[in-house]
Amino acid sequence: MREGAGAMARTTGTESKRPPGRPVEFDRDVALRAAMNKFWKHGFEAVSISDLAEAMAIKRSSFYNSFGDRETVFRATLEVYRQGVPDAALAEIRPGQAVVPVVRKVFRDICRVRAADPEARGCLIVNSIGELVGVNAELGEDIADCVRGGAKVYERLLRQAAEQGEIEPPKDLRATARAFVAFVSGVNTISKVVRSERELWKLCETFLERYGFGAA
Amino acid sequence: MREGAGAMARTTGTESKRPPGRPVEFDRDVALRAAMNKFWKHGFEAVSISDLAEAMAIKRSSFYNSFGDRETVFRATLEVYRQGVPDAALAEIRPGQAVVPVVRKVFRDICRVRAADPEARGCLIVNSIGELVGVNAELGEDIADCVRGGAKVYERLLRQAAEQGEIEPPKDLRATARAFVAFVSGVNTISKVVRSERELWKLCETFLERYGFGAA
DNA sequence: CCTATTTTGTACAATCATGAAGAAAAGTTC
DNA sequence: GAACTTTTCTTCATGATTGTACAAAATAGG
Repeated sequence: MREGAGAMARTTGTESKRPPGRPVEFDRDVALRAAMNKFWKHGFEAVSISDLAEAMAIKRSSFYNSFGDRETVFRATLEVYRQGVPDAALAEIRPGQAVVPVVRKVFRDICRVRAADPEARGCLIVNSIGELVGVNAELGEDIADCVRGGAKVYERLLRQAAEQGEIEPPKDLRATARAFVAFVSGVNTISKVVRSERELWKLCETFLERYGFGAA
Repeated sequence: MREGAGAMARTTGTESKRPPGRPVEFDRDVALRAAMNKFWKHGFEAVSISDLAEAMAIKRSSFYNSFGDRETVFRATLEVYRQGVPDAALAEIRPGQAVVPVVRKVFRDICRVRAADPEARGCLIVNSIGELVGVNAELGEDIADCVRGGAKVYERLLRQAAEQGEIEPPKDLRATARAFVAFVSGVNTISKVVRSERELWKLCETFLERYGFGAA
């Protein structure tokens, strides 16, 4: 089994020579991505450890050795997922930068990405709220943190947009931010039923306009 | 095992004497409700047939005999669930009747019911969209039909409200209706994280106001 | 009372998931 | 090359789930 570039990433500081012992043969990122796709399609509970190992193209023994349990992998896949999600752009908006165009673009990206998925898997995080929050204590809290984090981001952006004169200042900032989170969750959910990007976008536009995020 | 009022319900016409053979010992409605609660809490895939039979307080043999498989029970529990859902009131609105107050009440009921659930199970249908649509062909279509039906109801109500002068006529009726569906889905999802009825209601009010459904 | 019919209870075989244990393999360091 | 460390491969025992099969129980009709 030849293996070119092993996973060289270590959180510990500098260079980090290869550690002693037999080197890991699989690419951690590739494996995690495969696991993510499994969870994304079928949900956490529906994927057994055997399923996971098979999807990741490793033996169960390697799975136990490298990850330990399903929840650990799931948590890791969540990290991978979050980095690729369309909403991620929102957290990058800096003070002074226009908010409305970016939010509109994020909404459009969501519609595009969700409609483009031939398997109609929706959003892993939103799906996981439904499945895990309130059921699985640890994972549920992880997911809930994502939601609360999203609300914080929207709250900050709404404040910034209002200060910059892009929108009328909302009466209740926190509630409005949560309404955005709820709506985006809903769009991701509905995207499993409404499969057309244009139809999805039309529905988003009604929302954006009503909240002062209409087209310039 | 004494058993008082057996399930006398038969879709076949008139009286229907008791059929030949040993009578069923369990109450179908009670059993279905128990199954519904299992599915509601854990999701479809996470509930095994053994789990189901135990929750329904019947033997597996009775389960197979009376229902056949998990999907059949799930479909039946969906029916039970839909009859108790807060949104059901929307379909009862008649022409001439004021729309806005009923919609507002439904939203308030959703917030109340979802916050009052100590297990934070959210909405069975919304949870099932995430889990089943696009994965389980048959059940997924059933759930998708619920969503499409909901959109139809909102579309009709928006038209009626506009005609009755309660709201400004929306530019795109269908898209607006779908935005309502998306938002309500989102509220049900978010209700698993935001556990306060008042906070939920505040978030709904921003939405209702923006769409012309504000308080009189 | 006897037969027909249906539900219920129990038992069984097959499959699968799980976690652990140990041998073999592939490296590093000295 | 010997010792050490870690991963990979294989095997095993255990338990859960499933679907089926069949006897026992409960009721209706004659």
